[in-house]
Amino acid sequence: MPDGVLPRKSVSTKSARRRAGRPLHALLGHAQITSAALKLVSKDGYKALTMSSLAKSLNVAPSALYNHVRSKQDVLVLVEEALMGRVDVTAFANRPWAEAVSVWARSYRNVFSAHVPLIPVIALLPVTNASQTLLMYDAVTKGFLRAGWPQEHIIDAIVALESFIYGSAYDVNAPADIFSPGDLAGQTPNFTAAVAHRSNQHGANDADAAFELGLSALIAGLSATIQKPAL
Amino acid sequence: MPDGVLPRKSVSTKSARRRAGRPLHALLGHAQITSAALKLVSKDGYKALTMSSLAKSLNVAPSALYNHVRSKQDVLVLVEEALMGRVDVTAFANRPWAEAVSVWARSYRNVFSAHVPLIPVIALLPVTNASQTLLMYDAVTKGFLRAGWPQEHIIDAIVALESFIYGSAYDVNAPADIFSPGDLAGQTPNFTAAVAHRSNQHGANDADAAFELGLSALIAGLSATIQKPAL
DNA sequence: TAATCTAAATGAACGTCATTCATTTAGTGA
DNA sequence: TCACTAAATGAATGACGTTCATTTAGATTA
Repeated sequence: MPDGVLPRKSVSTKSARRRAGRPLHALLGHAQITSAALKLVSKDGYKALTMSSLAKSLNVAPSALYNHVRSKQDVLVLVEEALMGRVDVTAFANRPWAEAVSVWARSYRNVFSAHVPLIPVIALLPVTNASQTLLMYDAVTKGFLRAGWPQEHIIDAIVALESFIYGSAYDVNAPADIFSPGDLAGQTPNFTAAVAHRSNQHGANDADAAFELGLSALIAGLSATIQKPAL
Repeated sequence: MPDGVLPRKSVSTKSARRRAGRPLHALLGHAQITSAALKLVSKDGYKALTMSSLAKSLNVAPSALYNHVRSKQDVLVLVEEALMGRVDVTAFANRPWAEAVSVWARSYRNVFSAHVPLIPVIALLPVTNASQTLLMYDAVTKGFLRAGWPQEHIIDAIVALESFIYGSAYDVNAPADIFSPGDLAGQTPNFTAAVAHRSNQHGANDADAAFELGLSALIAGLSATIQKPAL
């Protein structure tokens, strides 16, 4: 062993340079990537979720990720699936329909209000082979069937509820002064007055009030629109 | 005039090189930028709307745009404003409340279903000094007031409706097979059956059916939730 | 056992994009 | 007349997603 002062393989505490080539045990997998992505997003938001930062947090070169996902979109899909598993569908098993929908919708909005950049992904991507997503939809459908809903309208009702939930998730992130009219207040007196009235009630941008109002309206309306004629 | 064969200032049909420096008359303005951006988006979608392509379509260097907008986000706001002016609020002037809301909501969804990348912009940006947007909100608010709605609930109702509209705009762009369960059909029998039932009814992904169902439910529910107690 | 194939890593490179900056020219106000 | 501002060019920058050649390790096959 000639002139060996610098150890080639160090077991040092800090990020020992890994040499090229397949490592002895795999460093990456869907689970690791998903978990690291979620941690990044939780700490610094979606702006911080880049392939580089993701790789760095996994102590790996960016290109290594592409052995496990085809694109960044794939990473987002992994995260989406993980989050879908957190949506509470338990109420559909044993609670009355209206209450179950309430619990589910609130949970759904709560989960994704911190993940609005995923909404385009969820809304536009086929659910094919997305197990958590499919399990959620199946539980919801089962709850609708249990409540006596006609099968041919269930998907439309779920889609309508989901549309409202997605929109409401955006709303949670709106700034408090989103409806402040500025210099044009004088030209929009009706709106300006209504905004002022609302500000007096709750703080300023109470997304929750609008969500609860819309949710109960949707539930009541759906119930009346579909179930009544079936009686 | 020595050896002048190549004209310095050509009036040729094709893109005569403009030399540096302020031109005799301004080439750009908010109106030109907005119109060019809308044309680009209409032809090739939002993926094609880059600062470079926008500049090229205006026959200008990309950096010239920054004399008129601070960022690409500013361009999106200009486009949003232009589109808000296309939303039909006329029904609030002379039609019954429920019908007016229907007309407005359909128009709103129709306008933005071809512009879903703007939804995060609309949903998260203050309306301050956005005249078209404010005029729309004012007309809607006026319609609610005319129908006897209590002022303190109007904004919440509008926000709830908008949330549904935004979500529904995404839905329009979902692929036809978005609910195809793939290999996991066996594990989600309730959902799979409901999806199959729906496919038999309308074509496949009929976003319109879900929208109409949700819209009438929301309108009925809002009307009952708010107006009834006031009687 | 040797040869071959595939999996999983590195690191260099690329192309696209939004944005900034120095520079140039034209109008405007003191 | 002089300074200032407006509006253009063109070069440069820094992210970011992605690809590719290369390296190494394990798995399969002859």
